[in-house]
Amino acid sequence: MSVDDASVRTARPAAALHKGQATRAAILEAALGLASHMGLEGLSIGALAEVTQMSKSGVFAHFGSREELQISVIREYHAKFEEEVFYPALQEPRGLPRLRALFERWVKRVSVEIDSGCIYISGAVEFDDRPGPVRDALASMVRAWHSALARSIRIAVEEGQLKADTDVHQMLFELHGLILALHHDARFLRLPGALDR
Amino acid sequence: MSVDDASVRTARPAAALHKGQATRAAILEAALGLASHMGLEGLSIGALAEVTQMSKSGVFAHFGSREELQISVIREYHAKFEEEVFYPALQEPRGLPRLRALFERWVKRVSVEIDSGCIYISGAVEFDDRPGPVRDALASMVRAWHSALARSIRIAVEEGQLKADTDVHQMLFELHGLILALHHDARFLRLPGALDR
DNA sequence: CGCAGAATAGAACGATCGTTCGATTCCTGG
DNA sequence: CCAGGAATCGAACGATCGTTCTATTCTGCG
Repeated sequence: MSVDDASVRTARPAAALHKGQATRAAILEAALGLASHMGLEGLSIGALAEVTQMSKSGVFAHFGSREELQISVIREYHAKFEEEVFYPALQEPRGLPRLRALFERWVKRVSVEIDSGCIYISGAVEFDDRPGPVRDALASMVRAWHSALARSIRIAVEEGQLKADTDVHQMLFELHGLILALHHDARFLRLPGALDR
Repeated sequence: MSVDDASVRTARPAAALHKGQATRAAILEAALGLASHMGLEGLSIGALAEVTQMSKSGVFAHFGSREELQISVIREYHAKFEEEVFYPALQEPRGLPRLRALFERWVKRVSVEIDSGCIYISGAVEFDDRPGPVRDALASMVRAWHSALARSIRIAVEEGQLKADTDVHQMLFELHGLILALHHDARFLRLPGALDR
């Protein structure tokens, strides 16, 4: 039953051989696209098998359970998000410039996602009433991102680039609100309003 | 197939008798509670039958299809929302006071909904990629609410209570963002932050 | 009171879901 | 190159889904 799936997840000694890893990555990518459109709850193994041209059980074997699949998708999304939004912004000097870069890349990502969906946002709504490991995984990654943003805001205040009486958490709250409203208007109402702030 | 469901929906001549109407209302209320927790997509006729102590087909007969049930739930939510947020605020003098009342009642509603969920928000995420009558119904009601808010903002500007160069849509956008962020933080992350703005 | 029509129940349908299991194919390290 | 384990398949399971029928119960009007 409870296979030692930790060993599956952790990187193998060196190369990525074993080909199982490769198809697993391919499945995960397809799952990411599927979950972006249908949500994490709408992600079904049957549909995933059809997309990847595999059998249901073939897909299933890579994750051991639907829950584990969902968590893997979240981790994959998180990694992509970090890679496209977080790390590039680290090149900017700390403080306000970096904060601006973070926010702008975030906006850009949501804009690109107009027709692919942000898993952080859809997942937050889907799992706000569904305790469990999936929700925990999602929440911890959203929290990590938020605290990274908060850190950047705090530095900008300390460097004097933002007013000294700035409430860090309030500002984070408002920035997050702008993103959520952008996502809502662009994706649900389909009206162009990407020219904000 | 396509029953004349319009006649079902439109109000009967006078009284609410016929008892079918009564159970229909009871089902709808239970459905509202269920959809608040599980989302409109998670709302199943079987679960609804269990809650209302009826047979699946008994529940089903009142709506003719799951889609019609979902739309009815949306309409019910919209009516309740209008009743609790919109109409009471009309007693305030037009302009800024009314706008404040609208926003405060909106915030209060979302706060109360911490453990019941806002269907406008969850529905927007669930149906942002799912065209069809359900999405249309939801979108039109969200749009109605937004235009009511925009109207109130515009009046406040005309009355000189808000700066003359206020961008009405930008302000609406930001207010909406605050609500969405509040909903996200309170409901998903479960951290208390209802002391905003 | 009785009867028509509304309201509800009950059983069954095909589809899809996640999951299990045994057999089969593929790949790879020795 | 060959044995052995990893990878994949195919079929089947029980559960649940929305929906459709037919039959039964209830209810309000004449």
